[in-house]
Amino acid sequence: MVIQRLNLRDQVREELLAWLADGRLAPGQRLEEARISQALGVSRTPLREALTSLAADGLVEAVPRRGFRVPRLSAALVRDLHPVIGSLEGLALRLSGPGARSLAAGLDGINERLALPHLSPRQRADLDRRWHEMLVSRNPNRELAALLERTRGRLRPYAGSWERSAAELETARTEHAGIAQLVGAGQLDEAAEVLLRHWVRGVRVVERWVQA
Amino acid sequence: MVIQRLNLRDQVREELLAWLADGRLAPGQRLEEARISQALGVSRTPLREALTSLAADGLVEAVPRRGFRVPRLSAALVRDLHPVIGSLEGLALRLSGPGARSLAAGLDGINERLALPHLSPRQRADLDRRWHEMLVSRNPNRELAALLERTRGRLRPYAGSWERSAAELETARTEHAGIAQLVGAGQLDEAAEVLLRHWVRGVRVVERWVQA
DNA sequence: ACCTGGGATTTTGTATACAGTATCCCCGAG
DNA sequence: CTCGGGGATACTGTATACAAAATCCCAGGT
Repeated sequence: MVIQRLNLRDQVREELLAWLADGRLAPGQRLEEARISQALGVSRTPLREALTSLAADGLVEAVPRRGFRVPRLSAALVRDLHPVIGSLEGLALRLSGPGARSLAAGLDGINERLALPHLSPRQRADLDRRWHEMLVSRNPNRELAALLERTRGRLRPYAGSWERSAAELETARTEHAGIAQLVGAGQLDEAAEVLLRHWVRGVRVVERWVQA
Repeated sequence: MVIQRLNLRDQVREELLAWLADGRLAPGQRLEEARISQALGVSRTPLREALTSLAADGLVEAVPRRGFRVPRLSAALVRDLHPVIGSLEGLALRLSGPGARSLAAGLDGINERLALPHLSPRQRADLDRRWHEMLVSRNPNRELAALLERTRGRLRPYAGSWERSAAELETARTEHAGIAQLVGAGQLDEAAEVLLRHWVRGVRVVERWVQA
């Protein structure tokens, strides 16, 4: 039997995360507490606590006397977060130990599917997310895993940037393949270094998409 | 004129952070909302929002139907967080650019003072914190800086571990000096690598202290 | 002495009430 | 037609109320 989570605060938080993920809450949007609490069938108290917790994670922002908003898209945020995530994923990879070598096959499998022609940007973003999740799946450091998930979550509003040119897609796939090869060879330090550069290079693509 | 921060939630959060820093809230302690809100002269609503926000940052923990507690000391947390902080500080250093070379003198200055004989553990912990803050002070990445500060804040309850032997203190100072020298020489990649090992080695000292 | 049980008390989680501020809308002046 | 002012309205931030669960305390039994 599953432990029932009694807390409305945490349930509301999960629901809002889903709303952020599927775009029901769009960047720049104002979060009217009365409307949302009615839609969820709870009072404003647990809703505000959930929003406070999301604000601490940077997923929404609190403006004094103006309530909560979904942060607007920001090229500066992408510029700052990409190297952070790259560095954390690199650490996770280096902590994975020799077992990481067996990941290479699965990584290549996902990377193949990224090339399928008929995929939507959202599907591509999802495959990319799964590729990176698999890359760090052998990391035993729980705090690092939690931090990575929370930090990567802040980039979810930028998933639309996977609407990219064939050339850009091919560049990403080539880099993925190179990293997977290093992982398969057990050269985790080198893989981590390439991974960091992969994330830093990705800044440009997302930046261009943010403009449009 | 300073912009007045109207939010009780944020003011309470700051106050609780101070209470955590100076030990008025000790690890394992239960946080009774009525008592604290009375002491602060506010109602439970903004207090609970502040606690919710601290819980999202890992500085307190929320147990369903049992309110909020200060997390107990945990060797596992130190084991996990040290490499994360080491990696993030390493990134911050590598992003600092050539201007980082001028930091070496200041770093050595703080490192000297760590050797003074009559310091309390808290004073030593404070000097160490300032050494690491100076090390990353040229980093232009705001998100990285914020993440570092929040993550390092989770280790504040372990500051007592600076009650350490002369030999352990000397080891830390030697490592500091080595890092400062690499920074002064502009070898930031190498400095970052040594820095990560410095943090990982520090796990042992804190672990021993946590047992006692 | 220690454990057990059950009722009184405290405490949390959630809903609701209320004051003060921001927002909106419309009207009049330029 | 555009801009600015002022009042009505809506919304946030905080306090308070209340139900349900956890904790405490003490009597009774082993």
